Amino acid sequence: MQATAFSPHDHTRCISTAINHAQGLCADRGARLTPVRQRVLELVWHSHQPIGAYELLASLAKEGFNSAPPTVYRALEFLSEQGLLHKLESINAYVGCCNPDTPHQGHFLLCKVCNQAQELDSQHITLALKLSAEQHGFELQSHTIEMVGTCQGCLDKSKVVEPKQ
Amino acid sequence: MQATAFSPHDHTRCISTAINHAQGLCADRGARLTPVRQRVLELVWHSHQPIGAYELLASLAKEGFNSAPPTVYRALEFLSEQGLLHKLESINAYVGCCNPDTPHQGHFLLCKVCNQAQELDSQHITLALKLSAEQHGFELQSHTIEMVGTCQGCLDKSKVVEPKQ
DNA sequence: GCATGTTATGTTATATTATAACAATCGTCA
DNA sequence: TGACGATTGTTATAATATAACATAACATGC
Repeated sequence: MQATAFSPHDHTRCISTAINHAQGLCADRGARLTPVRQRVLELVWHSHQPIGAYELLASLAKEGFNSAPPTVYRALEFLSEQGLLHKLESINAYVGCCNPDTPHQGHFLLCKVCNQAQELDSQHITLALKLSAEQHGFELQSHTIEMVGTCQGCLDKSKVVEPKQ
Repeated sequence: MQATAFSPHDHTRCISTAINHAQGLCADRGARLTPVRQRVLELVWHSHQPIGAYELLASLAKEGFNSAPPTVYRALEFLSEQGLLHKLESINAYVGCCNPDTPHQGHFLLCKVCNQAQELDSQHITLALKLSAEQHGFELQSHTIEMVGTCQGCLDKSKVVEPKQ
């Protein structure tokens, strides 16, 4: 998995790739990526900052979509089932999945400075979780792994500024 | 850290140990473990099942404590600051901390059958998180690690029952 | 085509979780 | 004792999420 969220990149490509990917994947699966579902996915991909359900709802409302909570929660549920996005439990917000082909739950880095999230798929973490579960005879079914801190870009910026103070 | 939640044990000892521990620790720190704070901690320790804020509130109300939401959220905030409990973000519920002496965020096993939580402090997981963060130049400050599945006790029970079917 | 079942959406209401804001009280210690 | 900070009381509301039922769109066999 590429780590792009915290580095400069052409984000329009992130969006178009994600949407194309989603369209192909839903077509293959016979899942219906309806207008509201696709629009929610686009809005989630608007940036690498996880977005809340009610913020999505406000955007949908501005664009003339139906704007009662179930609309957005249903879309989020569908997209989540299709592996097209993830929920970040510690902040109740949603972020696009970079790698929706295979079902998985990611590991996330959340920068509290720029509020962006980067999904990882660390084999080290996966293995460590597996080992811990096994040690306790625990049958692991799902997990939530969210790491909060400061990303390299924001660290670099703060280092540049400090000497001036 | 002992793993007791998923094994038969004398839970009254868990409670009394936790409360004694909390009292000593708060005394040492000059923090005030007031009646409502201690009662909330006792209620959280009532079992190894994480408990929600409003469930705590209902119990407090029955016992004649003030029962507006800020009461319980303030107590939870205090207890959390003192490291006496943890919040499980994926289920919005709170569970007592077995090891409140040193500030930490635990790693949790949540059994979806018996709804109990066991805190771990796995060095494997800690190291894997650290490595992943470092690889991305990310300065890690906090984390949420929650593993959901079925505990050994519940697995054993289901195995005993299956042959009868 | 069209009846029929299934999936998706609309709509209203409400549940659940959490915090803001300000007043009153309690503890402590100079 | 009085003044300050910490704690609690109180009211209101914010933020997040779901229940329940009605309607509409779609797919499929006939």
